[in-house]
Amino acid sequence: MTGHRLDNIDRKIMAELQADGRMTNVELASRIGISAPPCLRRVRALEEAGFIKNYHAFVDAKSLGFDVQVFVMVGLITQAEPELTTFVEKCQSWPLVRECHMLNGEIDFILKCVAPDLSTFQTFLTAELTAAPNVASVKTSLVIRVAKDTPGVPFEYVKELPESG
Amino acid sequence: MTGHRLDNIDRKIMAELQADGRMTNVELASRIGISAPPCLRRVRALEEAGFIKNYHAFVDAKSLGFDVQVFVMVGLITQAEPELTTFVEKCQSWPLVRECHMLNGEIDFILKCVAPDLSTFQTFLTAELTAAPNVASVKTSLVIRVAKDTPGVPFEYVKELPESG
DNA sequence: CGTGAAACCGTCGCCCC
DNA sequence: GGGGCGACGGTTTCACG
Repeated sequence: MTGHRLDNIDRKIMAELQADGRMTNVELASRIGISAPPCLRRVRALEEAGFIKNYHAFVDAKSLGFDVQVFVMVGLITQAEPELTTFVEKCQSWPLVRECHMLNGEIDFILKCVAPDLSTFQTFLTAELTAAPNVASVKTSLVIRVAKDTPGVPFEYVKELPESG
Repeated sequence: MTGHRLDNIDRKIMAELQADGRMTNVELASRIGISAPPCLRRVRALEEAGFIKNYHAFVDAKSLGFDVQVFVMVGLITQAEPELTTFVEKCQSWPLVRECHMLNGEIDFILKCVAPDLSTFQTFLTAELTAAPNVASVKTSLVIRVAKDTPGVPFEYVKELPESG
């Protein structure tokens, strides 16, 4: 997927589209400082190559009736690859689990779950997650307040390439 | 922000735009089953009302040179509101901190951090986070593998409204 | 909410560097 | 190789029924 190398223009495009994914191509091009056609060609190439994976609208969970957000720390009995894969596939099949990250240290996985209410989450927790094979320990932490939620990467840390001229 | 009530069409719009935020308005309208103008009016209204907060391109962190992703569990000395606010504002000022959630239970905050390399993260950890006022305990967990990363809410759990006719 | 019309945009071919 | 210019078709976005 990564045969290409990115130049500064590519990175600026991705920074802009991360900040506003619905920007029109002409506005994107004018912000970058090139004309529309090459800008669109680059965007398409970035999508094809997998550098841009998708575009998502960010919706307000509360307004849609999703009042419950929970982080779940999971420990497994064995961390051998087949068992890991089984657990990961389980997570992918649960719509309520939005993120699943494998970690180092004492806990093996952290899950971010979103549910419409506590009872839906508790049903999931007791009937699905804790009941899944190979799950040793489960610790949950309710989200009281979302203080910051900025998807993506910090483009502030991207170094400019030296001018090629 | 929520004076409006959402109907099924609004929810379908948000579900579609969460799945593909760059869909054209005509395609969106045809998927919903209405014509383009009222569809666009609804999208604009949802944006204005804050139900749709933003649109983001999902970029591949690895390709951009962000190899390090870390979950950080933070305990504070005091959880009084002024100290909480101070800590939250600190998090908002750190670009490396992408998410900051206040939790119940023994840990007070969980942060999701994204950094270009380990040394950048360690500098942040020692010079910024641990050095911040009111921070009592810091535990970090490196992300080994991202097994699932689905932003947004599970629209599978949204109940259809009864037909009004 | 739907129809029509006008302005804008995405997209392609070609030329240029 | 990549960027710019022009033109066509589709889309966005009005005003109106």
